[in-house]
Amino acid sequence: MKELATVYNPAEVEDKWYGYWMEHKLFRSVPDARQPYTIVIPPPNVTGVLHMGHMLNNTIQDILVRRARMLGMNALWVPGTDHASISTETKVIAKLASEGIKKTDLTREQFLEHAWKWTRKHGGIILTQLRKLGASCDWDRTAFTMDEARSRAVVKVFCDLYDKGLIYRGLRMVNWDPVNLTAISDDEVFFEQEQSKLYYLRYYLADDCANPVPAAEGEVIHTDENGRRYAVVATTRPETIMGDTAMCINPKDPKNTWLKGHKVIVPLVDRVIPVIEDRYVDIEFGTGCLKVTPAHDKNDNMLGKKHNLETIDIFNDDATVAECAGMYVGMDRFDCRKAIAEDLAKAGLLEKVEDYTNNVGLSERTKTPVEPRLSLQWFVNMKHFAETSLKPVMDDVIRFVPEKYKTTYRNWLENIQDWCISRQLWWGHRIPAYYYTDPASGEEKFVVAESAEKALDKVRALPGCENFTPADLRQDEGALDTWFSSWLWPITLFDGINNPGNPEINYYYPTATLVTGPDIIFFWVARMIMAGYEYVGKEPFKNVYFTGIVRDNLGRKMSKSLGNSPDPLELIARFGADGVRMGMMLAAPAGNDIMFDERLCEQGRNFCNKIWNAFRLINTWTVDDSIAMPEVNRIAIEWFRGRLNATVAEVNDLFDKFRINEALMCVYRLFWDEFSSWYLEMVKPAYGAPIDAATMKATTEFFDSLLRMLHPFMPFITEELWQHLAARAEGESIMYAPMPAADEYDRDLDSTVALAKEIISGVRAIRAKKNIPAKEALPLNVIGTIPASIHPLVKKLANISDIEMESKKDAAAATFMVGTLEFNVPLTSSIDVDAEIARLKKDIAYLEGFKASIEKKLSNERFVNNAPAAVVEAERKKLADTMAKLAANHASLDALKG
RNA sequence: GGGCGCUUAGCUCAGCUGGUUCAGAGCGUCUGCCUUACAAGCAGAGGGUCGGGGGUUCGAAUCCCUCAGCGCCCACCA
Repeated sequence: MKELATVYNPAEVEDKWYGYWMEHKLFRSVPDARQPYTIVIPPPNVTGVLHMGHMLNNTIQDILVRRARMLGMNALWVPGTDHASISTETKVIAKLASEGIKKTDLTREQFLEHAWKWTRKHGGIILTQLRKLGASCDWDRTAFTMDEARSRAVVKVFCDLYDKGLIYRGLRMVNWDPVNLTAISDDEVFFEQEQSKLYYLRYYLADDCANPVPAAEGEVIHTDENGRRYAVVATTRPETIMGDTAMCINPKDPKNTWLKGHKVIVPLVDRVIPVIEDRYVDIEFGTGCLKVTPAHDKNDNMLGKKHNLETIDIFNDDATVAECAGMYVGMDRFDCRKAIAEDLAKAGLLEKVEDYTNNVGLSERTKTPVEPRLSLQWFVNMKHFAETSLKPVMDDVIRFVPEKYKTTYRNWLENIQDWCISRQLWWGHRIPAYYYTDPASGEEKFVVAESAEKALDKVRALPGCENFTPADLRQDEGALDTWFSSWLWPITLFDGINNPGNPEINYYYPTATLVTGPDIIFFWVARMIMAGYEYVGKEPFKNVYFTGIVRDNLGRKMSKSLGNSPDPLELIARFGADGVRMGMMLAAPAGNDIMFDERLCEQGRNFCNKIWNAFRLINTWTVDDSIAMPEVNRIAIEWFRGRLNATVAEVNDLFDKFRINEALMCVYRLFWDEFSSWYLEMVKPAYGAPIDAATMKATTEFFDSLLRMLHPFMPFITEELWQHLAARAEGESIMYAPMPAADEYDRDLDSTVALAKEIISGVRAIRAKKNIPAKEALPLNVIGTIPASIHPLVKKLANISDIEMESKKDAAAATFMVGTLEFNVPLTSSIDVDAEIARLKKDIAYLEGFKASIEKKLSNERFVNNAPAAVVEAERKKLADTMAKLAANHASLDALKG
């Protein structure tokens, strides 16, 4: 066999094997008789780059897929990217801006051309990065949420839901992003605390009289130096006063009863507006007077509807002041705020200004404060979907891991709002609604159809429209929310919308497990469940594994601005893909945030090296057919077979519970501690000496099993070493080697060897304490007996020359205990009698205390009567053992004292 | 404001349908070793009254109450 370097070099093997897997199409899956195991990738943004969150997420998916493959299932992992409507459009706009091009200067077609160019340039970078990680995706199936097949499905679904009455167009308060000039859904808004000001404005009574009624008890009436009365309104947004159409008080507010039935004058604007009453107003806030701007606030809009108020939209799309405001026209809303504040102050209409902390809704993409705004948008009626999608999750038809997200899911569904799906963007699926002017009424009307041709057919069928030409129809300029295509992802990947009931959708759907972050449980997970039941009649996945957020070792979220996010590819270059994968997994219990630390990758790399060197050791052995298997090896092999089986069972159980990090830790310990530190040391021949054939065979098989167990976690190194274990045909791979199954094993042998290990450790501890070199053989006396079968084992690993059982205590020996058994190691050099006596006394004192506590418990009648018999029995045994240990210690003490 | 969750060794976490796998794991730390697979290693050893207080119980890290601190989600008050 060839010489191997003492250090594993991942760079040399990773690309080689990925190429091999690709060349032999080993990730490819087509339907067959086997049970399917499907994972669809949460499609990353097409122009995104790999970050640590992707690393975690995709490592988990790869582990699950590779394991399923080795368990004999037909495993398929479908990759793809998301067009990420708003995010990509923002990037393209920024890129164009850097070239001095404004979006508004371009036609739709020109803009889309730029966007496609951008997509082709950056698109899919992330997918090539995933290959570095070892992702075993079926790349032939790579999909894009805006490719031909997906687009057709999206349009079809839109039309279908419209026909079912589940999509409608309506004038609603939406969150308007004044930078991207589009509506965004509630879920795309995040709130941030902001230091702002609370402005107190004077609203003079419009209908004040010369001799007002004196203030009643509790009333707060403001009067200026001329005796004119006014109300004070506290607002954070004085720039919206041009849109004020009422002032509102709480009918139960004693401070403001005097305002009832009056009209007030909007400061600066001089418009006269009514004072309305509504319980909605918080009496405690500010002065209890609320200015009502139905066009620019959700709650005000609600009040407006209730009280039939006029709605004045004072902002343009870009949040500059509109013509209809009559003043400050063209000014940006925040400049306007400053200007108005100054002008109010000058006019004596600004009572005071206070510092105030409030929450501002920001657009997730542009970080601009959203402008609540009335606008005509398209909505999906969510009540319908909420009904079908709650139960399966509650009943674990779809299993959430961790379970706590079931509650989150339910809360959302029970308070669900209609989903605003239209965006005033160009990059995305264009809304298939076509507008025309109704010849009879002259009103604008629309039809919804899968294509312009079909739309025209529909319109021509209408009275008076028979002679319409394509030019008479105008397609909606808007695009659909990105999630309106993602929610179909598990279906459209198998063409289940365009071609329902086809063999692929029937075979691969429902998929097995979705691996994603809890941050998109509403955006995506919930909606896929809805779409799944609506269009396939079945859940889209059996399990949802929610990963945590990747944080740095200080617990901070990784972000570009903090610069605390390592470059995944650079990590792979330094530690190897296997090392990084392991580093991710070591820290990642489901649902918990993971504290990422480079040292975990280092641990992963070290483990690779350990595996590598274990192989190197086996690789140096030469087989001599003529040697019989030593007794030690026979025990070692039987024992390790047991450990292996026990671990396989444990790992299976942990995977069932999605405790993947713990499964990895099990295999890690099996390999490092049990196999390398114990087993290999047990069977290792003397340097240069040959090994018997049977031991070599067993060891190779063990190593093979270990590689298989490790392969899902560490695909590269396992493939690299696996090729050395046995001759194989071109195209064969550990990827398809069956995962070891859990067999029964000899549990008695397991505990016998456990005893041997403790004895060995005991001797080693004495060596360490007494500074006796490992090379110096020592005798071992047992005060009692141990199974003869483990004598060779103890002799070999503890370097014991001779074991004497039923031995007498030796005062000049170092002693240790395993359970109730005492062992003496006679020493040639004299021991420190005083130190030994002190140690024994300390042990005795501890044991006496322990004994006393058990006796107390056992003398407690209520304990003996109430506790289960087994527990009482265990306590009795504990007492007996403690007494035995005490006796042994006392005997040792006596011997020492001579 | 509503909901969920967390607090166990220096760090990251497991244990939590009460009782010998109850005080655990990995990493780190300390001591001794360059012992012919591996110093990215080997052998050995420290280390926690399970956030505080109270209760239930024969018995509490585990169940209940309470206080303190931390985190997340939802709603959003002008």
